[in-house]
Amino acid sequence: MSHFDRSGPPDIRDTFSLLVLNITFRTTADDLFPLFDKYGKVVDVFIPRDRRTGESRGFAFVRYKYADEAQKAVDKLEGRVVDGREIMVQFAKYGPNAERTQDGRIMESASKISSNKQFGGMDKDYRRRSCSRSRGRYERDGYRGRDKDYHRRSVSHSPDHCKDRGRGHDKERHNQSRSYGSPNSPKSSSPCKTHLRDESPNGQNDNKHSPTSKSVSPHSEPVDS
DNA sequence: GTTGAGCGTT
Repeated sequence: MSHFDRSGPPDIRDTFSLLVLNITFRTTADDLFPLFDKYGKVVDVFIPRDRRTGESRGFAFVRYKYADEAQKAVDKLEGRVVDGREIMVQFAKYGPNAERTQDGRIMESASKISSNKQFGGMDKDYRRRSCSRSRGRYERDGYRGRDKDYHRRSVSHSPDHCKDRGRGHDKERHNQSRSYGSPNSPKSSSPCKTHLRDESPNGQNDNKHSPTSKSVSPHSEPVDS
């Protein structure tokens, strides 16, 4: 019972999923399992990975068997430093089976234990930086080719206090060094002289397919014979 | 080799 990502959901009948956020990109399920298992019976630990690169996205799902243990783990592991990063443990709201009843409660998790008073005036005043500038590589690596319209998250909401945070100074594209191709031309003496191959020697491309060609119709002009 | 808001697979 070490590899969770190998088998799918074991049983989500009476299990509670905890969402672990702010974990390092190197943290794996095996690293979180012994950590969460110490506070309760962990049924399964799953970390959504990227389809393309296969790396963790930075958050994990810990499935507990009992809610009380899950709640305890949330209170204990919440704010715990893992791998040098403070993780955030909270009950998963959305999910594959996350059915929100009209009461506004999640029918899957946190619904049974929503009576806990710890969530009332919790001192978890995490601001989350409020700087959701970009999803990271999601918009610069490969997902940009997707047709899905990203909500953009209203970037123009208040990008004032979160504009110059990192990145240093962009300066300008110094050292662009746009030399002509490569500094060392292996074999091509002329940098541009590789085409000149197609084009029908007939002169015209293919006038036989051009319906507009009136000078090629074999029977278009009923000239006398 | 990177990034850092959020919500998941057989």
